[in-house]
Amino acid sequence: MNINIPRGTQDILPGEVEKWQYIEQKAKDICGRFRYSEIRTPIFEHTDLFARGVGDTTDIVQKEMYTFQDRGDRSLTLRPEGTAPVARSYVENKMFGQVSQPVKLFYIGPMFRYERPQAGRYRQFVQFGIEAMGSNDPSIDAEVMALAMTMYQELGLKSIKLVLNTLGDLESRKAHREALIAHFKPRIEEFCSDCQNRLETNPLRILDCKKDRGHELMANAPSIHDYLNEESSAYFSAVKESLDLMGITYVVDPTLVRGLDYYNHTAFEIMSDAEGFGAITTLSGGGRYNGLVEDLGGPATPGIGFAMSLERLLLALKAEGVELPVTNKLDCYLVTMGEEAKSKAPGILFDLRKAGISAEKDYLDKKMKAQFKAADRENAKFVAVLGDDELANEQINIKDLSTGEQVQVPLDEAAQYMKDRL
RNA sequence: GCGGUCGUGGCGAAGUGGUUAACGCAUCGGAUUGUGGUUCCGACAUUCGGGGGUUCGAUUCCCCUCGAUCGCCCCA
Repeated sequence: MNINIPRGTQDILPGEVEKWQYIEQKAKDICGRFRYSEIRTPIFEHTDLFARGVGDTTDIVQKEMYTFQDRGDRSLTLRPEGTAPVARSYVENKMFGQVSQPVKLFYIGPMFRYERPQAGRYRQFVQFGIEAMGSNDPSIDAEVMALAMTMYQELGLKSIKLVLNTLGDLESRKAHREALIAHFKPRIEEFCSDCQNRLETNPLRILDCKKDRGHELMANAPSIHDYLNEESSAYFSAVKESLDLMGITYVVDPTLVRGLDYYNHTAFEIMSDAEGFGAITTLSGGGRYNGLVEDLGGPATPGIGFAMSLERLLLALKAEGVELPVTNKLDCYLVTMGEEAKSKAPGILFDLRKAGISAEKDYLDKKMKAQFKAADRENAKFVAVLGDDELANEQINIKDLSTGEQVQVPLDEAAQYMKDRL
């Protein structure tokens, strides 16, 4: 019997969870400003959705999916990414018929991939992502990247860079693909076994191979930029222009390839430069997927989006030493002395809480001194002391822990006294 | 799927083939019996991830296993 936490998953405990809440709130705030609305799709989908949407030849589908049969003998899969489900929902809910296009959506939630965990990689991880569907305007590509960069910048990250590329449209990709195959095929035996497989499945990825990076054929390999048709080229230029207008800096990397089949035209990643960051430097990735909605049975609909890992975001914040402004303030710790005061504590505490004050007391029958220590440890602004003397006069002592000042106020005015001074 | 490193109290962390397993933090109690953050004193691992082996004797050596962690592949 194994009842331990499964490999590659984590508990997020108090002390850490506040950071998550802060980040999630920031994401929602930014999405509000950029006019993206939240969508919540199921954690699992039919396996076919990912096989078709993400692509049969991708690593995700070939070896990383959490797939299971349910009692009705359906093959289901815990979602490995968010775009295919959103596209599915777009089709199923006929969002293509909505008055306001493009449809701009965001999501935050857990994704699942069966991989060996390492720094910045988990089997269950949380992605925040957006999708804009129904527009083929280059400015929305730029908007998506701008939103992602805004997220990092407003959280305080400095060492990040936007890496941009275009994969071209179908025609350009096809021409480039043929050129790549022609380029590598004669000497493919000199490459690693992965690359030999990639030659037929996805020759683009050979360019990305770290093992064969030094091979002489790499240096003069055909670049997508030489095979872009006029339309693709113009589109890429327009995207860059939009970014320039927004003052967003980027570097173009012709070898940047996305791992999923559905991408075309714009592809980008945001990476961390921070010292002490792990081997994985990609914070987020995204791109345009003009064929996806149609592949899933909807009308031809252009789309673009990105997703970021919150785990990697947290890692980057840590690597850069950024402290998020998270607080968990305790307004008042109620200290009691004696049995009678102790017996009155629940009512007084509840009254404080109803009055809008965060209040806590001892539940372990601690001595007064230990109660004060607890108040200190929890960083209480005030300590309210209730003993026999106060009880006799319907009073309570309010002590400000930072100044040491203490005043006695009528019991029924205690809440207001503290509220006025918080 | 493959490779490196590691696994000692709530946490961090020494340690050695030999019988009392350092120390620090945290916690609890006391000095200070109605007032905290400092200081001082005291308490806190029949046990060194689990199983097996070598040995008179293993936390220390060997094997297996589980787990963590980092890296490869690939990605978020």
